Amino acid sequence: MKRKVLVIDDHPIVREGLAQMINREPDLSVCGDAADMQRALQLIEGLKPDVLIVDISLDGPDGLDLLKQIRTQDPGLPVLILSMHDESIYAERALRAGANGYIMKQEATDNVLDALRRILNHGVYVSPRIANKMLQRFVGGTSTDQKHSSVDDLSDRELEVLRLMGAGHGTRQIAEELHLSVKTVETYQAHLKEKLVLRNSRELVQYATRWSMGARAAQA
Amino acid sequence: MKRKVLVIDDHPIVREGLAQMINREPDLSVCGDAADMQRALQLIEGLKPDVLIVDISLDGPDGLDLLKQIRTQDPGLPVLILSMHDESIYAERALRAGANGYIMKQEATDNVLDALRRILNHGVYVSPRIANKMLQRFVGGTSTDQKHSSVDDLSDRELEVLRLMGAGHGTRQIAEELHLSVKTVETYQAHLKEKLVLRNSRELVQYATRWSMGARAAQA
DNA sequence: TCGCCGTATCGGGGAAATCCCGATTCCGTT
DNA sequence: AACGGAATCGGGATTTCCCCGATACGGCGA
Repeated sequence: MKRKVLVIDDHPIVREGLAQMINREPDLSVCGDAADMQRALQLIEGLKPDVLIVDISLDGPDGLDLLKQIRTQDPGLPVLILSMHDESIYAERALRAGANGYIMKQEATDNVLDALRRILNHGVYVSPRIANKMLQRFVGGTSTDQKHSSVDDLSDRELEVLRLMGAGHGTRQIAEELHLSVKTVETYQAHLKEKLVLRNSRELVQYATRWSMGARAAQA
Repeated sequence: MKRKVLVIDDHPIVREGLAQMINREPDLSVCGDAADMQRALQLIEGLKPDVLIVDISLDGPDGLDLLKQIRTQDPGLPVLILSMHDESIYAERALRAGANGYIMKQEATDNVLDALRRILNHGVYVSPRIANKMLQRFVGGTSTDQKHSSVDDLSDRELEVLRLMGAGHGTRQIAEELHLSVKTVETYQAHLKEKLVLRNSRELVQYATRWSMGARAAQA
């Protein structure tokens, strides 16, 4: 008995590719595909798939929106998020929003099948690199607190610096605005990078920018 | 006699999908695929394909670079550019750089085959929507060029640097990826700040982040 | 109570990036 | 032929980044 896979992606080429690949497998088969959220929700109702593959970069409403909607009306349905971005921010958000797996389009096709089977067996799939990052975050912390956002761990000063960075201010400027030494601001930036598991300051600016763009809501 | 197609895309899933689709056709067959520019150039030499499909959003140097390199050493080889997004900016640039066709991943798979055959017959393929846009620019001519985005004024290299900055890459990293001097990348960043009227590099990273988040419209 | 840990604040020093000054070459337009 | 823009790079001063610290304070558990 083949498990039914529903493919949701706004790129017909990718849909076709996934379909071909999945249908070649003995234990899987594509039961349908959709290019947008509305059609996706219809097909979930009608086709009762065993697992979903959702492109996070859907046109219009974000793939995460779809994910959340699915979670409210179909909490048990396993969902694999497919993304073209490397950025682990998305991975985190996806998993927090209830995804069972997160994979990038850069990864090998076999990994997709692997991920599918794993989450069909009630497991979780995350790309090794991203898994590493996320694990680093939880060493020492109890894994039981679910709704714990990384920004919650920031101290007041750190959050303030993050906010000013999100506003596009430079280090010297922030130091003046907060009446602090440049060195102090640097320390906070270092703490931010550590706590948010970012590699360089540019990624930190990115994070700050996204966060300041109404990401406060998206983090909940 | 099947025409040989070489697929260049850094997403294995997309490569697989295109291959399946093309090999199903009686008059076409995929003779190889590549995920990066170097391998692509090797395969062009070795396999002598009749036509290329190139993803414009390759890691590191983008598809336009590859296109330009191909054009210098193999001026007659037909190239179809494949893009993730609607960005008509890229379409124009691609055609100016010598592409024979430009198609989006949002388009139907049949259109890809249509485009392939058309450029194999020394024709040109552009998506209807983009063709419209480009034509309007000609007929409208002097009057309709009021809503040109500031990004339109950027040169190819500048846009490329902006893209990589939006991906969170540092200056040195970008220089290596594009095989350029750090100084050159700095020059482009300076040009970007000037053209986009930004004060410091942090604002530039912000801009790049927003822009890369599909916020091509959101240039507030 | 006493040590521990996190927070807030700063410094040194070297590596990297930024920021203004250039420069050359090439290529298309006028 | 002249001009300008694009692409490529350099020098040198300034700033930021980043990894090593440090000190002081305050809470919290042993």
